[in-house]
Amino acid sequence: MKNNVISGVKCTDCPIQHRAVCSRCDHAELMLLESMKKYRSFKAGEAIFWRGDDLTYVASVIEGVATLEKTMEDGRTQMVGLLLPSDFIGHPGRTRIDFDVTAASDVVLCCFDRAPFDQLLKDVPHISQRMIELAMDELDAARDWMLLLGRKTAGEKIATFVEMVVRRQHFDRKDGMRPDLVLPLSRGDIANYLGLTVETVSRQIGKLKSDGILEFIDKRRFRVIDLERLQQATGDDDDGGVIV
Amino acid sequence: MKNNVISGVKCTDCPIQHRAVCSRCDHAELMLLESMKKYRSFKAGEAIFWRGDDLTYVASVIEGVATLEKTMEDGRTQMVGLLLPSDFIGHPGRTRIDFDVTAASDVVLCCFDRAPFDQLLKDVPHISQRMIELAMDELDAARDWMLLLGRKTAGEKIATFVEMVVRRQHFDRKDGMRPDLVLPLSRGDIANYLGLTVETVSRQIGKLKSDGILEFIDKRRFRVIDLERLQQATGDDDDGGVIV
DNA sequence: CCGACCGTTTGATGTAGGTCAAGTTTTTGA
DNA sequence: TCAAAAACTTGACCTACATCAAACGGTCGG
Repeated sequence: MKNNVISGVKCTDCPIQHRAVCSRCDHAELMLLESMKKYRSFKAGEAIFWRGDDLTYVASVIEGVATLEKTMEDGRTQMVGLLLPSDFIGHPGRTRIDFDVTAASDVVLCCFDRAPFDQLLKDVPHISQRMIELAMDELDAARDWMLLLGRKTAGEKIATFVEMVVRRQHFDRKDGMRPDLVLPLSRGDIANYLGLTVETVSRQIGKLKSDGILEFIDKRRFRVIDLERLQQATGDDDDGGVIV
Repeated sequence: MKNNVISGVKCTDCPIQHRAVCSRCDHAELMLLESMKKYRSFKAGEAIFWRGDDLTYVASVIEGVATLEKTMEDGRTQMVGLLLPSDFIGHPGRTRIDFDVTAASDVVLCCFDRAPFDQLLKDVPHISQRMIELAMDELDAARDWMLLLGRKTAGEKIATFVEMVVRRQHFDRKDGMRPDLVLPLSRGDIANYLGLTVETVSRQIGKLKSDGILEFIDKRRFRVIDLERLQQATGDDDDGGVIV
């Protein structure tokens, strides 16, 4: 999310993926990736990888939302990662994963077979560099998430989640209008993200609504009425954070 | 913690640090590190880095325990990292940190000034490789920790923590005797690790004692009476996990 | 050797959020 | 187009853990 340098290069077909893999690639390397890529689609709810699977390919999310989840023997589950478009699956040196990867909505991935991709990483150091940056961003995110899970109240958790969604979707139209924002997850998935139950999520979203902080078009689509109060409700230090 | 390949090389002075930085370094590179290192000591409770600090040096923990903590404006804090001997502070490409690093006990660090260390990483690819492995291990640990914070009960949290301590300290004496194990953190720090309060930690440790799972020599030193039941109490899938 | 202090334990009580149980709305699919 | 299923909301109740309060060692400085 940081260092979001977008080069002036025009990507031929799937710009997002290349931005994710490498924010400063020149045309030659783009072509190299182009020739390797292969799309895969998953329907909502479908498994992308199971815990323990070999990662036969790495992938960039093009469309939709995928989740990383851990499950206890008795069925309790906790989301431990959320993949939105431009996010990447597959880490340096990791060929197995210890969590399930699931499509939370219909998902399109841009995939690269492991072996040639690993070779590419060896040959093109700055792509490898970019992969490490992505992994470090994930570690930072995981730590914020731990604070949320360990110490925040239900209200703060919801506010933090919504604020994160707003931040990731924040963009201004040319005409100055703000488009409606959309929650990328179902109530159940949000609960799973925040370590809560569906009922609590529902109630707390209701509270944001009745407090006049959010306004809902339908269950998924909403608008922010009072951004300042939303941010206050997160409980975070408001040192801003760069908008991406 | 994984890939714990210890080379046959005899380290001259501080073996642990070299194992942490590089598990397969040969003598020449060892000497290179030797010439760069510089010890720093911290007393229990002392700050090692503050949130927002520039990392002027990276470091390997030689003795003692350090913690990474996040704090909310109102003072609530959550531990987001625990550094035991052989753990490393400083990540590829990260020169600032977004959490406080504190000495939980008296700590000795083996430090390397940032600039020359970064140069070393450029020159010696497999040390850089090792750094990435360490970071990936941390990410894996963070995800297990998230499951713990989000979904485990107080009892499961404590059991998981104790089991982790047992695993990290597990080693057999030549005479076959098991040495006493020692909790590396105070009750307060354990609470902070697990997203609980001191009182709850105290009560749950008391429960492990009265259930005949643990036996205490004093508040810190203990022995495991029933490892199997301890592991069951963690709620984790018992697919073992390699002992380090 | 003693008193202040800190870390810990223990008990009594309060409450945020979980659980259980209906409803209601939205989506699906035939 | 309509019925069945899934997703979401709402309410009543319950419990695990937090909070508040007090007491109990250890340890450290004088």
